[in-house]
This record gives sequence, structure tokens and C-alpha cells, in this order.
Amino acid sequence: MKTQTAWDDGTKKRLIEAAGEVFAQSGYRSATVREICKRANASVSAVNYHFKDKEGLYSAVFEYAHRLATEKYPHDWGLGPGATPEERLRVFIRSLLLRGLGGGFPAWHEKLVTAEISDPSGIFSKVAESSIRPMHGLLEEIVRELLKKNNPFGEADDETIRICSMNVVGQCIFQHHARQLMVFEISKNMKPEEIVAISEKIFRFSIAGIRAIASDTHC
Amino acid sequence: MKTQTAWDDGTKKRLIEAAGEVFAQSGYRSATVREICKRANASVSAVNYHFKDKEGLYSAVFEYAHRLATEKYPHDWGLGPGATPEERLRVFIRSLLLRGLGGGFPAWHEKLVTAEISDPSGIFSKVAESSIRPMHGLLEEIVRELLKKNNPFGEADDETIRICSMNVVGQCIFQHHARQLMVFEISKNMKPEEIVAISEKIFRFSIAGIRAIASDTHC
DNA sequence: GACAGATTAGAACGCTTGTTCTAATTAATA
DNA sequence: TATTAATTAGAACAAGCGTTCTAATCTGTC
Repeated sequence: MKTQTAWDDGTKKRLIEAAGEVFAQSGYRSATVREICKRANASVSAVNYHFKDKEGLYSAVFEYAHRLATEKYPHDWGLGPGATPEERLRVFIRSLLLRGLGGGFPAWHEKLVTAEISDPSGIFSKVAESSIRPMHGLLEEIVRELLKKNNPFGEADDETIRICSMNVVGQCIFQHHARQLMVFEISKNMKPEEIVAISEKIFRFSIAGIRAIASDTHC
Repeated sequence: MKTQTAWDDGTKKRLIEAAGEVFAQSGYRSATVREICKRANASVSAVNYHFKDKEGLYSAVFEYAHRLATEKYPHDWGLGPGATPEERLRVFIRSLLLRGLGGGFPAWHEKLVTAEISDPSGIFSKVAESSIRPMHGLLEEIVRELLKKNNPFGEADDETIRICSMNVVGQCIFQHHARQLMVFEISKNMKPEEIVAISEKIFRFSIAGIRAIASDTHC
């Protein structure tokens, strides 16, 4: 009766992880179930049995990847409630980069996101709402605090907050894009120290940028 | 004998423009020749006759789009040779955004690039080298001057220059991504004033970021 | 060992893809 | 007008896709 044991070490997990790689590399439409099953050493009927659809498999992959990624690299990396917005931004950027640029299992989560961005499958909208939205909200909250802190008299409008947030995310996402383009094999993963070094540069870049924008708002 | 007249107003041009839209929206693999031909009011054999392949059509589209985009929005927007690097960066960012966010024909060029980034077709590497490389080189030259200008004693290494350049491009590219994700219909184009306003914010953000990075380099 | 349910293997089906092929049509020249 | 080449239309083809189906196998319980 303990059929759930299969989840941890059975074909179900193997399928999810193989699918994650393929989906991340090729996008939803271009990925084929046969390729996924071949990598997972499973039969094509297994995906139908466990997930009903290719679409069901994709949703499962996305949820699994998101759970793993945020467990390993949370947005608030052991930060106390009294942390300054600067610290929170630094940690946010570092986590986002570690999640996407590192090798191994949680690596293809961000690649999945970026693949979805330029070739929307439609499934994304339903599934990713729950994973993207709160992340986005957290970042905007950080940016709002930073803007207010650096210009207490001016009022930061939503448009300004949104653009600053997008600038931060854009810098991080583009790291995946560019490296995926340069290096053909996806498995070429970077050392954590390198990733942290990059995130530090992006952090300083962004902090200065936000402060500049803050002092631009007519007070 | 004047068979080249067909290029300007014949099915060849219609095919290219229809293909541009479809490729930009769906990526190379997901786009179908039948859909392209339907939009262009052409027969499926026309693509084979004029371009030999789906791949040939793609290459033609890319070259055409790149030519149109850089003609309409050059990287150096009527700037004299004595322009400051700050001015050149502002113009660079503005052109990049106008090229990608505006509606109409040159709009899908950048979308093509971003689609290619996350779902590389392999054709890209050959074709886009000539369009991406010089753009990238120009931006790195601007960044190098800015870094040196803001810290005459420190020497800016290549890694720093590259990351700053990537940050600038990442912010611009992400504007396409995010808006493509939010708004489903691709034809939802923005007004030029809005685009310029965004580019101005990104410029101030980036200038401040680069200056911060410059003063970080150990002198 | 025997039975029942869970799981897998692999062929089969219907559909869509890119490409090719032949006949029809158009355009230009003499 | 006759002839020749350029272009188009639309059916046809092989390959690949996601999915479904049935028989085989495994797994746990009596």
C-alpha cells in the first residue's frame, strides 16, 4: 500500500529530473517526451501514468524545481527581521544568481523561467503565478524602502519602483541568458565563489542605481 | 528579366515579414511554415522556392530585421565623434529599447534575439555573430571609457567591463521579456515617449552603477 | 504459491511537421 | 500569338510528435 515510496526514488522522480533538464534546455514545445523518457530510463507510458499529460509533467517539474530552489536558496537567507533593505537586496540578488547559475538539480529552475519567458506555453501563467508573484512582491518592497530611505521627502511612485525592480531582475536573468548562449553545454556550471563575486558586483551596481533614481524624484 | 522587382512588393517580402512575426512570437522550432504562409497569403512551396529551407527563411528574416532596425535606430544616433561616453551610453540604451519595444516592423528584431537566447536554434550563432558582436564591442568600449573616467588610477579589468556591459543589456532585454509575458498580444506596442522615459531611467540607473563599480576597483 | 492491484513495456494510432513533387498559372520576349 | 522561363497551388510523402492501448511484469498480502 505504500505506493508513495516510489516518489522519492522511483521513476516518478527520475522523470521529473530528466524532464527538468530537457524542458530547461529546449523549452516546453521543443522538448519531447521520448527524449525525457530515454534520459530517465522509463517508458513513454510512465509519463501518462504518473502525470497524465506532458502538461501535467511540466507543472510537476515546475513546482518541484521551485520548491527545491527556494528551500536551498531562500530569498531571505537567514536574515533577521531587523535587517536593512541594503542587506536584504544583497541577499536577494545572491540567491537569485545561485539558484540559476549553479549546477545540479536546482539549476534549471531559473532556466525554466527564462525559457518560459520567451516561448510562453500558457501553462506558465497558471503555475508560475504562485512562484513569481511573491518573489516580485518581496523585491518591490525592498526597492520601495530603499527609495524612501534615500529621498525621505519625495514620494516614490509605482512606476519607478517597478522599473528599478525590473532592472535588478534583468541583470540577474541576463547572466543565465548570456552564459547559456556562450557556452553550449548546459552542464558547464560555475563555482559558488565566482557566482557570489558576480552577485556582489550586481549588488553594488544596483544600489548605486536605485540611489540615483531616488534622488531624481522631484521633491 | 526584372525578377528583382518581386523582392520589394512580392511574396518574398510578405513571407519575410510574416515569418518575422511568427518567429519572434514562437521561436524557431515552434514556428510552422504553414502558419507563416497562411499569414503571408502564400503557398508552402514559396518558402522552398525563395529560401530553400525553413532555415534559409530564418536567416533571411534575421538579416532583414537587423538591417531595418539598425537603419532606423543606429547605435550612435547622430552623435558627433566628440561625444562624451555618457551621451553615447544614453543613446545606446535608447536605441536598444526603441528597437525592441516599439511596434511595427523593426519591433520583432530584438524579440527574435531574445527568443534565440533561450531556445538556441544553432543557426543563430552563424547569422547573429555579425549583428551582435559589433554592438557588444561598442558597448564595452563605452563602458571602458566610463570606468577609466571615474577612476583614472585604477585599471578596469575585462571581467568588470563585461559585467557592467551585461548589466546594461540585461536591463534593456528584460523590458521585452517582462512585457511579453504580461501582455499576451505581441502587437501591444508602446508610445515612443514612454519608451524614451524608461530608457532615461535605465540610463541614470546604469551611469550610477558604473560609477560605483569604478570607485570600487582597488587603486 | 495464489491472487489483486500497481506499474511498466512497447507497439499502434491519429495528427502535425518540413519538404518534395507535378501540374497549373503567370509574365516576359520575339 | 507562340514560346520560354519564372512562379504558384495544392496534393503527397516520410518522419516525428503526444497519446492510447493491451499484454506483461512487478509488488505486496492472504
